[in-house]
Amino acid sequence: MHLSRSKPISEQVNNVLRERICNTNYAPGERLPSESALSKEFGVSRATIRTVLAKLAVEGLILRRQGDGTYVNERVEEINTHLGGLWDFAHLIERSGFEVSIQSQAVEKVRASEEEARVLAIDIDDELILLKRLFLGNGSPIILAKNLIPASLLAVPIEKIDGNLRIREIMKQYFLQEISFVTVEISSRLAEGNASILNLEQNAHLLNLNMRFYSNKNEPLTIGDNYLNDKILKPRLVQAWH
Amino acid sequence: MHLSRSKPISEQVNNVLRERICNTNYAPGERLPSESALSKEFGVSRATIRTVLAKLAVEGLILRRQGDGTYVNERVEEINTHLGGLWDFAHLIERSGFEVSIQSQAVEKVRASEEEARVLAIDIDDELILLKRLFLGNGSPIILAKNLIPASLLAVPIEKIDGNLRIREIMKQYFLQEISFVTVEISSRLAEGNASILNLEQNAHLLNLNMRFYSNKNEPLTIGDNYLNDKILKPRLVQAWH
DNA sequence: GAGTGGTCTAGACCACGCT
DNA sequence: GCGTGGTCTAGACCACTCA
Repeated sequence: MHLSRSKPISEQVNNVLRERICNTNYAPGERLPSESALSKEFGVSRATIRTVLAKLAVEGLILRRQGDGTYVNERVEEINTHLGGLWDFAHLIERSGFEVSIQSQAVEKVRASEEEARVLAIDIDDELILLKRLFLGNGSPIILAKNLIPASLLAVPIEKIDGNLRIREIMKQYFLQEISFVTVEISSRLAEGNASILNLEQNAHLLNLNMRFYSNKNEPLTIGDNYLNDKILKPRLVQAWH
Repeated sequence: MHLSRSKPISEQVNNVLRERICNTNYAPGERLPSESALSKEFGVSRATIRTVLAKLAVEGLILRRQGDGTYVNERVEEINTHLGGLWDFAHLIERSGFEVSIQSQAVEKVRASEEEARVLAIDIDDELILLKRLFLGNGSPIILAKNLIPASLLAVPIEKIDGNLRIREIMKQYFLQEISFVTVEISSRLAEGNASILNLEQNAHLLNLNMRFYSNKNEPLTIGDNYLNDKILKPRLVQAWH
């Protein structure tokens, strides 16, 4: 292994170990080298190795047993996302075994409703950018994603926006904003107006993920209103303790 | 502050800081003392303080800005759970502003179906303990929780089981098992047979959380099949990056 | 008892924001 | 330039599991 100096060492080690697990270089159920062995291999301190392993552990990729060792979680295959990845729809669909594609349905200006203005800390009737995107798995529509972003944040002409990027990239490239945290409200909803585009009956029920993205200064950046056809894809996520 | 030697220092510091934030000793939006100030106050190393602050940051309680400082997240109030807390229903209901109570509906032995046997890695028709519990908020039923546990794990007479505990406690006390990680499948379902107990129409739709709990040796410990009336309570959770 | 992960320390240097 | 958080090191000791 040779590590570059440009990126944080821990990030590089993280990527290597993650790859080894996904490529079954470390097979499911197999024991990983000990922390001291890994720190020798990469030429880094044990503390650095430990911060990496800690991250992999909370994502459920590995299991750690004091006095015993570190093992690859045999059940990674069953899981299509983890708690940090629920908001990356392309990744979610891909991990569920589909070929993913994105259709940009609309990129246009609209006016803020009272509720939207409140959440985004702007005034009613202020301009918003509406992004309407359809995520497909093997050609079938699975997720309808609507994002609302205050037009005042826009840093490029609206025509330049490429709806095929993930929301973090869109916010960074076209709005020069870095997303720091998200809140997600999960509920069960009737399809209603969103039925036809998802090939569902009007009275079908589906999963609604209502997201709010914020900067690290607590400024609201965008609202996400997302409808997921959970007949086709059910998110299964993982959480580990300690 | 005086720290005892029995528990890990970082855990004690974690509890103190958490309390200060909840009691608004550190008010929403306010800046926390710097890492070095905190490490002096508690008499611990900066590294220890940092591991604690890192945990609070991923839960969204605090925001960290390099070159600036650490701030209490003003939006903690809006959030009723975080990623590590979705499976603690009593906590979820309480955080949503309700007075919580639990009704134990059934503690009995049943036989494993094919699907249940597969997930729990046992044989079809093997004995299972069924725990059926109803979580109420201000007296209204909100969550119907069914847990299935292999009877072979039972360490006490079945009559001794107290359904008012949270599942981690139940597994520890009556089955001598420590839960290490969970997977959760989230979907939208029709109420059907669960309608009446939750005071819903048969054709109402609600949130289903299908959970599987495992030990740190990857042994399946229990299946949780949970129905949540999301007309009354919608989980809103938070996730932060970095 | 040997080896594992878990906790903690005392330092160093860097990247960034503010003023 | 100063103070903040971000990264990393080298080493210590403890708690635990397994043979």
